[in-house]
Amino acid sequence: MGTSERRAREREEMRARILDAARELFALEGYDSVTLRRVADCIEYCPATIYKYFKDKEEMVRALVTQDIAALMDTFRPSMEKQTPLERLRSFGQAYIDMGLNQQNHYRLMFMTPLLPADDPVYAEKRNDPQMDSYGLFLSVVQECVDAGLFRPQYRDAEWIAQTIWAGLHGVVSLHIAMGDESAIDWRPAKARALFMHDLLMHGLFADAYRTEVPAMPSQMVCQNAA
Amino acid sequence: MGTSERRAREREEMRARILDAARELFALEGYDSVTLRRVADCIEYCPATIYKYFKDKEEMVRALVTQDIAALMDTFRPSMEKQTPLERLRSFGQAYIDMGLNQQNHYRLMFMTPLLPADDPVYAEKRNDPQMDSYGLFLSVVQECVDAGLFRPQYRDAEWIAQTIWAGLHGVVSLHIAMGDESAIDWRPAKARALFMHDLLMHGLFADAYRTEVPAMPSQMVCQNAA
DNA sequence: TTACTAAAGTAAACACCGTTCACTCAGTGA
DNA sequence: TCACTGAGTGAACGGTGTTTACTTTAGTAA
Repeated sequence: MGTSERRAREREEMRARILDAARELFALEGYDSVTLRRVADCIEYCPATIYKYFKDKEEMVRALVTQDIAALMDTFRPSMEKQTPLERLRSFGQAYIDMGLNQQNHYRLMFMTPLLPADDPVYAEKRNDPQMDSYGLFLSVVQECVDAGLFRPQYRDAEWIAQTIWAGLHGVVSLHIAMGDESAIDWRPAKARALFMHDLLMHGLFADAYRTEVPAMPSQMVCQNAA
Repeated sequence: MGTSERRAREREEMRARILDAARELFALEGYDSVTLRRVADCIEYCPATIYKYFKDKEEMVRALVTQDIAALMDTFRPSMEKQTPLERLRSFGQAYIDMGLNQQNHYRLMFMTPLLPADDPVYAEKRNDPQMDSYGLFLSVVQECVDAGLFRPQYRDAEWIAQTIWAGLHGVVSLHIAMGDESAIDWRPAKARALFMHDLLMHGLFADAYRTEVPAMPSQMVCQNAA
């Protein structure tokens, strides 16, 4: 008899319904609108019901973020179809920059908000699976580049390289999201800075054979602070 | 008669008392404990009183952050006493890394939380004053390095260079704060990565005459992902 | 069919939160 | 003396996450 399987499936569907409602609320009205009461309203249940499916709000949001990070895969899929590891690496970086700058609310929730680790059984199994895990996917691209001898011989730790490139791009994107409105700072355009960061890191990491010319610093707004 | 001056002074003292209480609460118990009611309790006033001094909570927190960013000056002062621009630049970066990794709560509030710009008259005048503004101070160090011919000839925009270095270090620090607990990622040590990022950016930005050997990727935990 | 049980779902409360409003009251200037 | 200004307040409002005791529902076993 498959009743217990059906129960588990229905329970999973209800969890999905809750998360979908929360995601839609977040997309439409921003993070502050994602309250348990409003989520409960959307799915036409009372707020307390959500506690039958998630320990607390933190766990619900964490499950949502975990899903969304996994869903980033779709953003990066086109990059994976490039021919060479180098092209995949470059395309990946550009896709990441565009994603971060174009979806700032989502980016902030996914990568700028400390949340306790979730132990969602549905997504735990997808960890370390390059097909589902964006970081794992990026890591595999970096590993391909290591294997292809793209990087300097002393740079062989793919984790280290991946984390460094990620941090560089994340730095530009997240600083722009958090401080881009700070008028006391004469910000240069964020996207151009992100691309410059990307090229500069590539240039520093690449082996001599693959290093191209020194990355350019777009000049149309240079020198206003030069002596 | 100096009564109006005294009134203004007393008003400023009260503002300071509110901010000090908020800062202590934040330092002792974290951001979530900084509620208007608890701040009011600390200074033994009723919550509504705070609204006589700040438009709302956002403005209060923003004033606190502005003060704390200005106070970062003290952290960076020793770096300013180094002899050469190059030494000042390197020391500044290291001080920033230590500050970010050692005071994660403060870092998160200051640089990872988007807040609307404050128009606090007391601190507005201190903007763009290198003596008070940490970013301005860093910018002036970068400008010294530009003037000293430290960077490649095509890199002359001090704002651009400063924002790139800042973003690189911020990327490592903020990613560690937000995602450092993510067990699905096999993180390399944050401080070593931050120093590596620093050296890698320096190496990429410096003119040939000042470029030293290729920055090392600490090896004690390398190769566990190599093929 | 019926009694039992485990889970789903809920109404109501609790303890907070930021914010507003009507109010008191002391100090000030005319 | 008197009107006025601004600091400070108590009480409320509408909101939040969360818990508790309760009802309802659905599946199981006799």
